[in-house]
Amino acid sequence: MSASVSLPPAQRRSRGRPRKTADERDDGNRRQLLLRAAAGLFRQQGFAGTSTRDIAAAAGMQPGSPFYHFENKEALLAAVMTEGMERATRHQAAAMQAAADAALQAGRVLGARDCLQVLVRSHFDVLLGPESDFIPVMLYEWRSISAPQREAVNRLRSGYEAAWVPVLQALHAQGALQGDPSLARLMIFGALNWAVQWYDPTRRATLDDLTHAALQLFLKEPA
Amino acid sequence: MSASVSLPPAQRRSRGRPRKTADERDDGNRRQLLLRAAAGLFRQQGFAGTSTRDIAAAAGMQPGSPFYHFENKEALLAAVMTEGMERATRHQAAAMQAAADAALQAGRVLGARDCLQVLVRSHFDVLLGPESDFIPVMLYEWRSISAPQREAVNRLRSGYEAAWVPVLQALHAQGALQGDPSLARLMIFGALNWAVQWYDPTRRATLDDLTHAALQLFLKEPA
DNA sequence: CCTACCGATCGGTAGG
DNA sequence: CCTACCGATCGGTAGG
Repeated sequence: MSASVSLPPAQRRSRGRPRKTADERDDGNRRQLLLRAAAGLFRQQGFAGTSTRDIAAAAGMQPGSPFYHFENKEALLAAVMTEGMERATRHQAAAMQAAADAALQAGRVLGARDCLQVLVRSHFDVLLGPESDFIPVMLYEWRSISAPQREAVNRLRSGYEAAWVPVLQALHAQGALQGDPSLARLMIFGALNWAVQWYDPTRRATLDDLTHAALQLFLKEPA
Repeated sequence: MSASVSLPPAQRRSRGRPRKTADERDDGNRRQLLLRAAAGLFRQQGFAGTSTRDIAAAAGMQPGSPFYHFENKEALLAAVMTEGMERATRHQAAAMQAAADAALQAGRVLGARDCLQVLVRSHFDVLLGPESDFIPVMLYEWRSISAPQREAVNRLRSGYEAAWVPVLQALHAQGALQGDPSLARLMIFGALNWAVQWYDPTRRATLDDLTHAALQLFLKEPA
């Protein structure tokens, strides 16, 4: 089972390529462990309020070890944010695909209202569901990363939001959404993202309840 | 003009009462200067990301001087928050009073829609207008104060939000607002508060534009 | 990835 | 309110 014997030359040569920078490396699952620990602590205490020693300890490492995986503290924050956005985008795409498939099976088409419901519900999932520290950190700590890193995160964010634009425009066209759709989008995201501040999963409201309430609030009655 | 000669005994005796604690004192306007400087820096850089030296420098003082006015850094943050909430509550009450007076002058009554418009516009004022650092700091740094201080701020916040409750209930009763009014209130505050993250006063949208867009988004057509 | 460490910065205080 | 200062903590690194 020795790879060094059975690998073809092309792959063998790739072992000699320049080493990845510290924040791209992935030795086992230690990097993921650090990311999860950082996400949780950054969410609880904020970026400036969390020391790299806190993060190391939460990941079961020694104080200097995070810097083996990440160039500096800021790169760790940026990695939490990009990881969060990538998860959110994948989750959203999967949810839309699943809804479209289910509609097809049932011989229906997916209306704009259905699309918005799927988008809102999927958004609540990544915002308030299990493993949901990454997106809140991105939402509330973006001022702590440098401009170039912020731009990279913003590109991911634009991709995520792009799925909403045609849905809101369609709803506007059919009279279910009043006013400029792009102002409406900003306010809708605000209403949803704010739930991070008050939602208590131990209370009676479920994510489906929140989704229903949001659609009731934003959309006009069908004509 | 010597007060020590003309003051009656009762007031003279009051000079001997226990000294106010440091964070209640008000020597000239230095305390206000510190509060403003702290609000601006806390908003820009966050609580943990701002040093008391930064604040002192912004107020034109030496590094140790803030501690003459405030017991510690946390008390300074709490003072920014309570100051912000008191201003916001006063501003809101004045706006409602002015609208009611104007309606009376014109021989009309103030409907629930009018009330909501006044509340939303007043909220945008304290959130996005001039001197608007205090409320964003309260919204986004509340996790940085201790539980007892947080409770004091929350009492002020409840008072502020209390004005919204009957208005939203009335709108719900007349069919202009769908769904549970208290969930709607949380989402509406989210939509408005989120504007802190994206509103650019140099762009074309005015606070009146935002107010109009918000009412369009939340309210159903009049029956 | 750990050990041992450095320089810088921070909140806060004594004493005037 | 300033001067001078302390102990603690922090981000980060060398060397293995």
